Amino acid sequence: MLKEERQQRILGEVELHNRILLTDMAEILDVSIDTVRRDVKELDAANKLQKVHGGAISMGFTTYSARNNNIYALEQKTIIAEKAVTLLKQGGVIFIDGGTTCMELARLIPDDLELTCFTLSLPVAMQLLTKPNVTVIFVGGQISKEAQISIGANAIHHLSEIRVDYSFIGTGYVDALFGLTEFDWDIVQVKKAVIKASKKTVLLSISEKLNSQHRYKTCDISAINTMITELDPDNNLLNLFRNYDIRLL
Amino acid sequence: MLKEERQQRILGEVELHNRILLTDMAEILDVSIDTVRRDVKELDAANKLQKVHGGAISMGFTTYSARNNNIYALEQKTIIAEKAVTLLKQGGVIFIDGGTTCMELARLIPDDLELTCFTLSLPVAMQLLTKPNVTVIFVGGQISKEAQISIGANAIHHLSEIRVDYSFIGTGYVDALFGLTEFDWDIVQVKKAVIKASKKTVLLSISEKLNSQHRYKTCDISAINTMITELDPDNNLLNLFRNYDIRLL
DNA sequence: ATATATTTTGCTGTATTATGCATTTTATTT
DNA sequence: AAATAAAATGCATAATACAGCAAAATATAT
Repeated sequence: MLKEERQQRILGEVELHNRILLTDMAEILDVSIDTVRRDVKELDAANKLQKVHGGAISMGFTTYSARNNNIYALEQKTIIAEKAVTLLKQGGVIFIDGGTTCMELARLIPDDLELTCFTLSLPVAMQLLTKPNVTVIFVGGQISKEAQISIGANAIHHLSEIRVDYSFIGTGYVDALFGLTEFDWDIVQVKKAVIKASKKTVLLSISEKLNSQHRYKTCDISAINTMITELDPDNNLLNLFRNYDIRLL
Repeated sequence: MLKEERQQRILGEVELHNRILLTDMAEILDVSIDTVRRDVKELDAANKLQKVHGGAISMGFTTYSARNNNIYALEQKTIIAEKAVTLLKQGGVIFIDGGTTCMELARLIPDDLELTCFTLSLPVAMQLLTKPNVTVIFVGGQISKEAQISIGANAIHHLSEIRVDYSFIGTGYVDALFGLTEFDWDIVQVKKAVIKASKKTVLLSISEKLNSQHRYKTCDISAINTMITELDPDNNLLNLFRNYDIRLL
């Protein structure tokens, strides 16, 4: 048996039972306790579990499962998501877009908040399933391999049949003058449909994307009700956006 | 034997069993262990697999590890999935159900196979996204927290609008006399809709589920065209099913 | 076709890694 | 404090990795 394989099984047991004893694992895996000890030590060093006297305990559920730890600018995106969470209301009906920033928002939804969430994004939907009081409704359609979201006529048609209080969307590029733009035409089409299906639209974007543009246009800045960046709302970088009827957060 | 061919076989073994030992591969391929080692080294450099001491593990193994360890009767399910893969035809339009057995099927779809796959299952959809030549279409709806699949009127309605060549479904319980049954009423409703949307229905079930039943009925055995278990088709345990016009695999 | 590079492969000896055992040190319990 | 359990340490053994080399296979040039 390969070392990695063994360590995976140890991890699996830990995830399953929340705790293990080294002696048990040694017997299950049919290796010496020293080997198990060394494995657990490595896994602990890799933050996959927590080593304790005589065994190991799970780190908790969310740590390793769906969340990649190589998200670009995660710090900023977490700040944005935290601000976005404050807009959520008990019993609300919202839409959450795909992308890593929206993923953070989905992750940070409090356990006690009751919501109905629509989404086009497979990862976001998976994340939302961990929230006990969130009803998840996936807007079906053909799935884009890169973006992992529903695209195409079908998805757009389904969106035309719903109307949510708030939609939280990301964008590839945003500019005060040119509005929201994308690299991908299909994505633009569904984003348009999302905005149309929302009473209010909230844009989540890291400041790095400000004043950038691309080929296809999703909407004007004026179509956005609230824009959230990781910056302080008074920051000068946001000045260009103050000409519009848009709330900065 | 060509180097390329050999590397493909190594990769195939890794995909299938999640791990290989260099010594095993050397024997299987009838080359020296050094050659295998060098091949694996190249494949590792190309990010096709992960080389470890004594062998190699598949890329998905570590990252998406929730799958591997906690799946009950994985070996049997892999056998079933391998049989199911043989039914797939280039350019086919199929439906893949949720559940761990169907997940295995999704995982084992060859990279070069062109398919259009419908599914209700979020994990299956995620898995299918890794297949370069598979078009994934997700049938939207409210997502069941436990089963992680679309349920409800919406999903059923969408299913009524499609017709696939083959559907591959799992079931909670199966009995020659009572047919396919489930614990959950909502699940039964979508399963019915799936069967109605398929020209041919293939049931994937480990033999352990044979001759078991529960509260709600999905369909009679006669509604199934092919049943795949991990057993040999001639196995006596399948005798009761021979009274029906059903292909055993 | 022949001769010449280039690549691939297997073999050798040496370095590295993994594992289990014995012993000492440290932590936990009574 | 004594008894016990677990962890750390050092070491021996076996398996594996690696570098270098030569033979074989393949490709390329003349």
